[in-house]
Amino acid sequence: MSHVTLRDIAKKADVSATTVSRALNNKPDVSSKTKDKILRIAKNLGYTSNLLAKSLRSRKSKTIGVVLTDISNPFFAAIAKGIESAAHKRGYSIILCNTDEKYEKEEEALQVLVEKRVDGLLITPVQKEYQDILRIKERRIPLVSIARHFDTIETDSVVSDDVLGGFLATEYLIKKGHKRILYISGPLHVSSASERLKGYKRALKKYKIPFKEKLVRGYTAKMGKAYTLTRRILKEKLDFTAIFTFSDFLALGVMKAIREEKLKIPDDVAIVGYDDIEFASALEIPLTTVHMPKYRLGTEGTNMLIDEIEGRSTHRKPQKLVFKPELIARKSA
Amino acid sequence: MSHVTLRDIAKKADVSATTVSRALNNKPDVSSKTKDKILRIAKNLGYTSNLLAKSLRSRKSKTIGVVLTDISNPFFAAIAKGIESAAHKRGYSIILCNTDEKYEKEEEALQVLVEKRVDGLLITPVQKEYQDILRIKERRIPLVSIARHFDTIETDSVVSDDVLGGFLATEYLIKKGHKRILYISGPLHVSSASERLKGYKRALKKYKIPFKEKLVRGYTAKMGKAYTLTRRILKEKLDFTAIFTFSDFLALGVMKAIREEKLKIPDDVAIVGYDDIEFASALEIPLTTVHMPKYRLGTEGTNMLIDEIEGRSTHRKPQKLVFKPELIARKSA
DNA sequence: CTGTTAGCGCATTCAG
DNA sequence: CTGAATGCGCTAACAG
Repeated sequence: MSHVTLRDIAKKADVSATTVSRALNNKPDVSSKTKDKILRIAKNLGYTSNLLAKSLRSRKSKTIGVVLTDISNPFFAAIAKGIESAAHKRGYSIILCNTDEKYEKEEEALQVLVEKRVDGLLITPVQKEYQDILRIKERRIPLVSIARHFDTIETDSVVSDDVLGGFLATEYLIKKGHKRILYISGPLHVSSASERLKGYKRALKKYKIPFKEKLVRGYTAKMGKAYTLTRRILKEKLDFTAIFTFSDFLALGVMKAIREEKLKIPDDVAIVGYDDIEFASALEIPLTTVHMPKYRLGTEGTNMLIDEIEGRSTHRKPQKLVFKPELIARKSA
Repeated sequence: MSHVTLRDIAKKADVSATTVSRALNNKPDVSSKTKDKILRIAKNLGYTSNLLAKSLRSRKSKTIGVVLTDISNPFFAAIAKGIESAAHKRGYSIILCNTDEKYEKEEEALQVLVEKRVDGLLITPVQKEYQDILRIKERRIPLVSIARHFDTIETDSVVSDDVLGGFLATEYLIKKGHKRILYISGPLHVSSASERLKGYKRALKKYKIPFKEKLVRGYTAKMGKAYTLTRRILKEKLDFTAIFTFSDFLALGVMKAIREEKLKIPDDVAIVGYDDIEFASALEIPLTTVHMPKYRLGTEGTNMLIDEIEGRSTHRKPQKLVFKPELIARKSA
């Protein structure tokens, strides 16, 4: 017999399964004598409650689904850590899924998570489409969008003000005397990327620098792609003196390409990243960047979600939490 | 009514729940006519199968528990990505837990995972104690240890040859002319750390360099601690010309401290890391390191585990997979 | 080809 | 204070 059940204990203790259940769950209406007896026997038998059965019965799985685009990216890894920690503190486990920035994978992940009856969902949506999200909403499964948000549909969300962040980064470079600033963007269907671009444009406008289409490139989230792209751009002799990258992760690839061309940072090319990942400060040339409270994005998102799940929040409207980003000036610009 | 059940479909289709179950699971013995009808109704109603019920019935949760020490560490993040990918391919979800290198957390995580009836476990054990692992073995729950292994108890494992890796790193430095090599170690109860130390000693011995106790320091897995430790060591005027670090992650902290003292890498101090994390090659001074097939550690470990779960492997003895590490020579040494 | 019965392990009625 | 009955949603065994 692999797993001990309430019945097994009940038999040994010569009581009903109901009583065992009560004793094990610290419910009232059990004499301390029988309770002690039951607890002792449960321990001897090595009883472990079956949460599948419990969940089926209670309609609560104490599990939340976490859908991220890439855990090996330190930005998401930090968020994941915050999520795990907050979830654990409140007694929840997390099922983690990677989407690789692909909508079909997101769709599939959500499907399985619903089948596994997670109590709620935390997601950095791919945003190429969002019907899968709508389906979740229809089912009234609590969902919190992290680090990204939708314009067209309403969901709870925990984000940072990316327009402001893009503005701060660009303004910083402008104040350092740069006028031709290259923006290596993330994919534009991702809200954080498009909003940082908006902030970039806004800063240019404020300082009366004309916006140039050709100074926006990339549309990727991958470090390797940022590297090859930068190499190509450097060959093109594109005219710029500074680069603002969508993320520190991309900045790493960009810096590598620049170094290979023997250009000096920040003298030949100034660089401002985004996210303030742990390594940003450990680099040979510490990276000037926009700080994102990654860990807190994770913890706050999780708490918002669990409040929703447990009905503490009876908000009719979607909850929104928006952090204010800050520029961290270091050596790269 | 929140969730549609087999019964709901059965009523609408005017058949029994069993027939619906058969139709939905592509079992034989259903006329294609009723099957079509059932499928159509299921779709209309937006049916989503309840995996909790299915799991309770089948005693298979199609979920594996993953216990890592720190997902925000890029080494583990890469492993996690490999695990998620392989698990997904074979139809499993992963519940992720962080232990923060604390035994109590590991114990707690395993407890919950057993309660949630995961089909198997993937773990980078803390190794301060291992009674919790023994308990899992007693219950005959498949378990694969990743990147670390036990000497005293038998478990399936997927690791890299850390003695060899430590040897290669040290030998490389010796061949570069270094004789006073500092080893910034991980916690010694962790097999990878103690084995790399063993490799370090073995290399010294081979080249007839006396081992000096005071040249082994650290015993930490945290970048911040490696940084402060290195600062202290530099003040001590300890006599060394090269550093071998337990991980690239630690090396980042070490390099930061060295840079602050205006020492040149590799001229003043040569550095060899371990793991070959993605950033190692993107650094200003690309890091010489020992390559670990992190992603594959994750995928192979997962496949080994699932083979075990599904009874494909009928091995009586624990399975062991050992990768051969390779030294990647770059600029830091 | 289809339906009935039964039970996975648990906790909530409702009676005593 | 305790127990019997019931059902969460699903499927395997058995009967027709």
